[in-house]
Amino acid sequence: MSENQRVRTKKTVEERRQDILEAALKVFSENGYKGATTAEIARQAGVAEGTIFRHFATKKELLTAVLEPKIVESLIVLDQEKRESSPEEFFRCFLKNRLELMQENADLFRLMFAEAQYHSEVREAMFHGILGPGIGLIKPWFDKGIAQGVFKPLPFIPTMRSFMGMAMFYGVFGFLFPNLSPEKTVDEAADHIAELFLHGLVRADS
Amino acid sequence: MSENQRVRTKKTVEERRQDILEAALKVFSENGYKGATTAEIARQAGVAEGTIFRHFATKKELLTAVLEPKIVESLIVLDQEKRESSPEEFFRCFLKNRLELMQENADLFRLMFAEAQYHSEVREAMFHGILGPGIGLIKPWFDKGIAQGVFKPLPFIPTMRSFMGMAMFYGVFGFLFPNLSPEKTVDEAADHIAELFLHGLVRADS
DNA sequence: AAAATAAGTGAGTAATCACTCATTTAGATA
DNA sequence: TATCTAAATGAGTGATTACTCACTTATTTT
Repeated sequence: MSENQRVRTKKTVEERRQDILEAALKVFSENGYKGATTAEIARQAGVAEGTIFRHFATKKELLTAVLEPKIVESLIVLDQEKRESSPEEFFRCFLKNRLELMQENADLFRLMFAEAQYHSEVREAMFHGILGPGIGLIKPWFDKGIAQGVFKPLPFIPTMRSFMGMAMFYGVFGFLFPNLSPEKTVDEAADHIAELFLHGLVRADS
Repeated sequence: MSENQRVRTKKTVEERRQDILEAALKVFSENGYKGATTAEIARQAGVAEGTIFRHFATKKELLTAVLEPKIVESLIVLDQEKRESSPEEFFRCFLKNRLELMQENADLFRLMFAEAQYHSEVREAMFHGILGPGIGLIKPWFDKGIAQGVFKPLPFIPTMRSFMGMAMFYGVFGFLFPNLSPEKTVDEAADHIAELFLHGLVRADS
């Protein structure tokens, strides 16, 4: 009778919220938004199912709540690198920083890209939280490199799209085909991607 | 009483199968695998729900059936380009061909990448149907370029991963943020990606 | 200590969904 | 035309699920 007693630990509202968000990210990223059940999230968070709906009105609100904080957080780190002056050096720092962030939050990024296809809220969060600010940060660097004659005068958006593709796919590929992913460290990957993106596959002297 | 009469057109078994597969791809790619309902697929295919299960035992079998034919088809086109000799020229042809295929089957590729996260069957289909053969085709070209001294001796898998990232993301990005996608033609995009991948962003003479 | 407030609970609910099967229909065959 | 067969149908079913709400438990206030 007293078998299935939940031990009710005392936690602040904020701590409970975090427990739920943490569990939600795990369950969402393992099963997708539709494949995840609120019952399973509650189980993993160590709360009753009803508790979830005391903190988040709907399942969808829980999804956006999972994505938003990390999206915002992802911007803060950037400003520190602004001081670097050489366009090439700036890029290497920036790339390494981005890859680390994506490595640490691989679950979240995979979830974000999968669900962006189906939920306009997610697309808008990506646009306003990542793409927009990211462009604002990197466009001046790009223009400066062209003005200095260091970069080719390539169109900005397509170039950034290629860059994002390389960076994003690093994380996705590693998850989908771990046995095909030889690199041990993020640094190795960053060096390799930077070399390709800046100087290409073809040898300079050929 | 005779209001909701379905007009039963005479079709071969294969035609019905194709109708269902076509509708399934549409509904799956709009809502994701879990978000799609067999009722909606039946509606869009113009058949009764039960008919679906006469052609496919389960919903999941329908998913794999949607993905497989296109995966196989995607390989056939490749062999034709083998004749090209210059490594650079081969790459441009190959890339253009891949981008066209992805443009034509954008729904399918987006679905495939989203669902690969959650279904090992999809991952395996991707691996055996796309990645494996793709590697078998392009590895000799890559090695030859290095042997000729045209390419840098970069590691193969990470280089291909970057290439795939650029190519895949072209389609995904265009879907997620159409207003940010300036290119009108696949050719333009192919030229741009080829330039970046082969020669990089930095000017050769700088 | 009693009362009031806040947070948590989990059985219950209505809706949804993949899948079944007894029946109907269309076309081939005799 | 009558009979047979395979394909198609769609109402029905059991399982699942997001969400509710009457109630319990813990904390704060009086």
